Amino acid sequence: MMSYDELDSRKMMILKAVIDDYITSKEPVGSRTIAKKYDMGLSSATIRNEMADLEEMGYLSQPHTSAGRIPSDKGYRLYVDKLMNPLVTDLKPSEEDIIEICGYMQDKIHELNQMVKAASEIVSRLTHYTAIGMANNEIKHSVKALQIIPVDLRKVLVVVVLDNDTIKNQMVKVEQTLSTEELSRLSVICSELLTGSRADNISLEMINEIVGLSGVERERVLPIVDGVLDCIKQCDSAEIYTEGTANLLEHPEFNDVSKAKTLLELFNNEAEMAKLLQGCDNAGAKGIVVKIGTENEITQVSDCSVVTATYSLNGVNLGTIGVIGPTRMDYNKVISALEYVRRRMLPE
Amino acid sequence: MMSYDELDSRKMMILKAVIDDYITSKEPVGSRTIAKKYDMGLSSATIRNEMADLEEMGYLSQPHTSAGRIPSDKGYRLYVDKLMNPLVTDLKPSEEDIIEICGYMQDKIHELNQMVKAASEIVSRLTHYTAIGMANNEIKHSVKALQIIPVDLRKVLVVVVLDNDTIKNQMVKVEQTLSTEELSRLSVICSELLTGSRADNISLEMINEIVGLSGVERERVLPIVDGVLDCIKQCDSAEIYTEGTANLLEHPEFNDVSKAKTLLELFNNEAEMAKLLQGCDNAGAKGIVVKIGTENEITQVSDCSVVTATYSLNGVNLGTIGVIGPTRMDYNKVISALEYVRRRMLPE
DNA sequence: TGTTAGCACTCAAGATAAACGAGTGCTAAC
DNA sequence: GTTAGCACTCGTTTATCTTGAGTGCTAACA
Repeated sequence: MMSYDELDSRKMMILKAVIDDYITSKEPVGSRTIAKKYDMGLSSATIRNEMADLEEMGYLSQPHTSAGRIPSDKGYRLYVDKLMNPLVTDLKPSEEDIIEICGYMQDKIHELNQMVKAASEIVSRLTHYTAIGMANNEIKHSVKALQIIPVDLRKVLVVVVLDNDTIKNQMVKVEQTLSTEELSRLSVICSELLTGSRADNISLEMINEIVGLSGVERERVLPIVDGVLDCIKQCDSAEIYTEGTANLLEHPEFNDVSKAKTLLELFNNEAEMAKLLQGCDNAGAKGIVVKIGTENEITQVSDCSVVTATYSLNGVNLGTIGVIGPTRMDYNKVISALEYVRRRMLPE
Repeated sequence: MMSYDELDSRKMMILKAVIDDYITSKEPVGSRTIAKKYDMGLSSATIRNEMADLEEMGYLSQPHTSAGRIPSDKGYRLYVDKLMNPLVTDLKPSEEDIIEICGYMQDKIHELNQMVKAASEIVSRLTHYTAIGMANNEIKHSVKALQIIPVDLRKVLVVVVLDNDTIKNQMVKVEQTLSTEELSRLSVICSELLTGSRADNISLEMINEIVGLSGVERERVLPIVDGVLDCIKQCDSAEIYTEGTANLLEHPEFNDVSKAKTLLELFNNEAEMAKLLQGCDNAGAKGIVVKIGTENEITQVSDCSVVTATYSLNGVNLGTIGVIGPTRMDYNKVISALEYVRRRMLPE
């Protein structure tokens, strides 16, 4: 953790004013603006000197000689860590939003993925940025329920529920059909032997045991057992929900079409998106991590900030929701929204 | 069906040349260009006269006085119906595409939704436009398999497979737990009574019968039975896959950010997207429908064309895949791609 | 009568230049 | 240490000019 002792309180105050102003005005901010708008009993010249200092120290930068200052990543970092206004905890979503949210909140949503998707959508609405949701898959979850269902002569369906309430299913094509009795026996056997196991935890012996207990010829059960294992393994590839992609285009920093395109493509790349969220596991005090600009490992977002919140219940990590926007984002609003969702979605 | 007798073959030839050229060059095309590039033994002046006629008849228009001509919706219509080159049936996807496609085509994909999603992605890659896929939900499908699975003390999972191989599942919260035996009996009863039914086809009597046969107190089974019905009903709300949204920004007609935003928002609106695909049910000879510009009912796409293909197997409508792009799209390429996917995905 | 060469005309797009103004750094006075 | 004042910078805006692709029209031609 770096210290900011090099800055006296006046410099801090000025830096905060500059960033606050830039976040709302979207324009480089000059000394005179600060002097006028924020009554700190200083002339523009004084502020000018301070701003020159701040630039030299790397907290601000100038797009060109005769322009105002804009914050650097370092500046934002200090802002987020120390300067930002206290969170607005009474964030008031619009009427329409409330209706929408209530719709989702009906207790129909027991399934984690659904909940994550709904939460992401809410966050994106509240913030007007793009939100990404991912149910936790870092901790390997174990099987809570498992069933094999006959569908038709050539197909069976494997359904697995994990202990974090995600559901996976997989259709398996079978060459040689099994009788209903054989199948239901197999289902019970699999369920008994595999419940509690994790994907990385299933040994060859277990498989052999299942095949043996099933009382069916090896070549007839094996495809199905394979399907079951596939289905369990599949659970490691989390689904990712990206909501509010259109919001990107609201912000002037993405008026450049090629920039917007790069990001849109990133949004459609699940693997990269997962990386983006996973870089943020060592969550801070509140489980919220802010990555500013080049602090992100993915180069496409080096002029974006990513704010992620990790949600857990009873010590179990449920998932992560992230917000992605320009470095000039309203950090306060974003963090408030993520906190709002935490309060709203998770029982105390 | 309107007739185009008003056009002699020379006008047709010129119209075709103009549209062909415009589709590739993206620029309004002038008489001189046509005279030079397409050797039709006519001077630019003659072509100029013909183009003036074509404009008067509404097949072409001019962005401004001293510019070349661009096709109108009416022009595109005639082009698609009569003038367009025969399909390129030997469409050769790139090496990378082939690998990708083979990956999808592994016989893992038995589930319809997955297949539709994969097909949409392929189409979007082949065409560089945005593709939309939707498994058919217009014909109500009937239940092919159904099972109720205990998950934990307070939750059961309902899984339904329809006769078009879509899978739906729904988690149901129960207040008063049922024993495993009760649950499996209920599962069998539901399965026996509901298999073959459609969502709009389930009567109150059937529900009462299920409750009666279950041998469990009404208030304990009813939530679960409700969950089952919900799950079946849910099948009517088809999932829609939109692939290649980023491709939008490749085309100069969407350089205008606000236009792009409008479309991106549309893409995230499942209800509207479904409407877009459903307007195209009275499929033509090959099951492919082209809607040009204002022919679409949705105003946001009045400067786009939508090409949809309906796929069926053994007379059963499986689903629809659509491509959306500027009216100046490469209709030939798009239709070829949709046909390609038909050949590739559907066994003969 | 249909085709073509020629020419004046139009108009978007690009280039050039001037005026503007927001903002700076520096200096000197307070 | 603070501030008023001033010269300077440089992106933005506005106006003006030039260019060139393309047209419509007319008159001559086959």
